[in-house]
Amino acid sequence: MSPQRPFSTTVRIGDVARAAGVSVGTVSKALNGTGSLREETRRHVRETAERLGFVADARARGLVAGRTYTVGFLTTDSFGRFMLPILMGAEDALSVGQIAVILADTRDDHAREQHLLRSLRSRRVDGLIVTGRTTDARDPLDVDIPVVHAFAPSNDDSAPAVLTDEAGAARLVVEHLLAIGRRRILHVTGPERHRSSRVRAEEVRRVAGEALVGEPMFGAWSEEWGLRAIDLALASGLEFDAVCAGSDQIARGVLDRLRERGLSVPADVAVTGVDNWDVMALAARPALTTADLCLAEIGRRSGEMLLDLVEGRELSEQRVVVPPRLEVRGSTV
Amino acid sequence: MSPQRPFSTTVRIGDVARAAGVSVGTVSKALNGTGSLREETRRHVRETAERLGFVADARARGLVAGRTYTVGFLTTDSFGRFMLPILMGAEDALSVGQIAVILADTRDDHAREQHLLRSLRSRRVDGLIVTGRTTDARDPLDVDIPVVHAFAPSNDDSAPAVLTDEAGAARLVVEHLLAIGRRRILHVTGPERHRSSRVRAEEVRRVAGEALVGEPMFGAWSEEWGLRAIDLALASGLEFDAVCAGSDQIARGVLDRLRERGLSVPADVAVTGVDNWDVMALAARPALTTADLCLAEIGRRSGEMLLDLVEGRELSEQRVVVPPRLEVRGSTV
DNA sequence: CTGAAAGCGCTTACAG
DNA sequence: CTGAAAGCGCTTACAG
Repeated sequence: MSPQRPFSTTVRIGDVARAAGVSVGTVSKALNGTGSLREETRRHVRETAERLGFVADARARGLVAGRTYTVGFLTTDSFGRFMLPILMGAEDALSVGQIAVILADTRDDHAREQHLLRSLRSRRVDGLIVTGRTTDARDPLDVDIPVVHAFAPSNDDSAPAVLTDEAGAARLVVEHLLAIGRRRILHVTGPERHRSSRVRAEEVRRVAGEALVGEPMFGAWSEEWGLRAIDLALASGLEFDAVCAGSDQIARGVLDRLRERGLSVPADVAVTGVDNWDVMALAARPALTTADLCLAEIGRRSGEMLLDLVEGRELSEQRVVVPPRLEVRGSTV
Repeated sequence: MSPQRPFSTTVRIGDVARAAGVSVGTVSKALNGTGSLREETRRHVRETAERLGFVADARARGLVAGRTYTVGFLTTDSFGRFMLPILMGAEDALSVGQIAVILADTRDDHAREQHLLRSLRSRRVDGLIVTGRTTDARDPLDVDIPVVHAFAPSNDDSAPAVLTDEAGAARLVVEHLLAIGRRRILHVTGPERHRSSRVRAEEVRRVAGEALVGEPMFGAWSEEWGLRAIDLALASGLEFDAVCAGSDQIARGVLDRLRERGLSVPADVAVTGVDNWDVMALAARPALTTADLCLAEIGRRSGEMLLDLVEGRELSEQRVVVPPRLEVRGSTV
C-alpha cells in the first residue's frame, strides 16, 4: 500500500472474483464479453463488479494489449487561441475510440520538446497530434509512432496532415465581394513572413484580377494595423469599394477607421475578415462577414486520422484540406 | 506483437540487460540510481540503455509504484478562453513533478461527465484539477482521489481550492480611480446571476461609497452591453468622470461609445476593465487600465497544491486566493 | 555487488 | 463452461 493512498479503496479484479466466487480469468471474460461463459455467470459477475464499483486498471490491460489508448497533443510553439478548437475537436473524435489525450506544450523550446517527447514515449502513447501557432511548416519529428499534423504542416509533404485551406478562404471572400458587385478591392493582411499571408495574398491577386487595388498591404495581425492601413490607403489616394482583410482583428481595425473617416459600411465599402472569431466578428460594427477556417473540424479530422493510423487502417487520404465556410454578415450585405 | 505496430522497435528492459550482460534487476537499479552497484556497472548499463534508446515504460513502473504520475484536468462546462492560461499554468507546475495531464471536457453534460470520470478512474489518475467557465460554485465530485478546484469553487467550502479574488479585483480598480481623483464612478458589469458580477458590484459599492453614481448596471459580458450602457447612462442624465467596467469586453464598448459621444478618455472620463485580456485591453483606444486575475498563477498554484496532496504533504492553506494585479494604461492616466 | 524470484493488475491461450 | 498458469514490463525485497 503506497503512502499517498493510506486507505486506498481501489477494488481489484481479485476482489470481484472473490466476491463473486469465481476465478479472476472468469471475471475478466465476463466483463470484456470474451470467452464462453454461461449467461448467468456473466450477469452475476457483472452485477458484483458493479456493486463493488470495479473499474479495470487501464495500465494493466494495456500492458498485455500492447496499446495505451492514449495519444499526445503536442503544440510546437506556445499554446494559443487557435489551438483550443483544434484540441476540442480532436478530443471529441478520440473519445469515440476511448482514447485519452495528454497535453504537451513545448513553448517553442527545443530542450523542452525533447523532454516532453521522452515523457510521451515513456507513457507509450499510441500516437501524436502535432500542431503549432502558425501555418508555417515545421521539421518532422523523430518518433516511431503514428503522427498527424494538424493546422501547422510538416516540411515532409508525405506526412499525414489535416490542414486549413488558406487559398480557399481567400477565394471565398473575394468571390463574395465580386458577387456583390465590388470591383475595387483593397487587401490588408498580416506579415509577409507568414506563409498564410503570402498564400492568401497570392490567391486574392489571382481571383480579384483587375479588381485588386494596388498591392497587397502586408503588416501585422492586429487591429492597430487595420486602422493604420486605412489611413495609409486614403492618404495615398487609393479608391476602393471593398477591403479584404487577412484576419478578423485586422478587419475590425479597418471597420473602426472607416467609420471614423465617415465612410459607411457596407454602402461605401464592404469589409471581410478571416477566422470567424466570435468575439471579434460579432462585436464588429457592423458584424463581420468572414471566412471560417473550421478549426474544430480540423481537430476532429486529425483525431479520426490518428485513430485510423493507430488501428492500422488504410488512410483514404494522406493529406486532408478542410474547406472553409463563408459567414455572411452586415459588413458586406 | 500487436498488429498496429508491426515493426515495433520499442526496446524493453530485457533488451538492455542482454546487451549489457547483466540481469534486468541490475538494469533497473542502475537506471534508477537505487541499490548498490559498482560505479562501473552503473555507467556501463546507462551507456547501453542510452545507445539502445531505452525509455522505461511508465505503466509498468507505475503498476508497482502504486502511482501513475498522471492527473486529470476536468472542465465542468465547456472549455473556454479562461481555461487556457489555467491549463498552461497547471501543466507548468505539474511537469516539475514529471506529471502528465489528461484533458477531460464535460461540455456541461452530466452523462459525459460520468463517462469521463470513469475513464479517468480506469487510468488511475493520481488526482484531479476541476475547473469551470464561471466562478459560480459547483457540486463536489464523488471521487476518492485528491481534487483541487481551480477558478470555479466547490460548494463544499472545505475542499482544496485556488480561487480568483473577485472582490480584490474590484477594489484594485476602484481604489485606482479614487487615487487619480475620480469621484463620480459608474459601474457597468455582467449579468446579476453570475456570482462574479454580484461580488464585484458589492465591493465597488463598498469601496467607492459616495463616489458610486447610481446603481451598478448589470447586463452582459459583451462589448455591445458596454455601448448600450453608456447610451442609457447619458440618456438618464447621469454625470460621471469614471466608468468601472466588469470586464475588458464591456470596457471596450464603453470606450468606443464615449469617443463617439465626443467624450475624451481619460480627460473627461477614466475607464477600467477586468481580465487584462491582451486582445481587448491592448487594442482598446486608449489602451485599457485593467485588473489581471492572474489565471496562469491560479493554474500553477493548483498544480502545486495537487502535487502536495498526491504526495501526502500537509497543505499550508486549504484555500488559496490569488491576488489580482493592476495594469495601468492610457485609459486612466 | 549482483541475480533470481515474486509481485503489481490485468488478459489469454490452454487444460480439463 | 470454468480455472490455473503464463505473461505484459517493470521494481524490490531477499539470497548469496
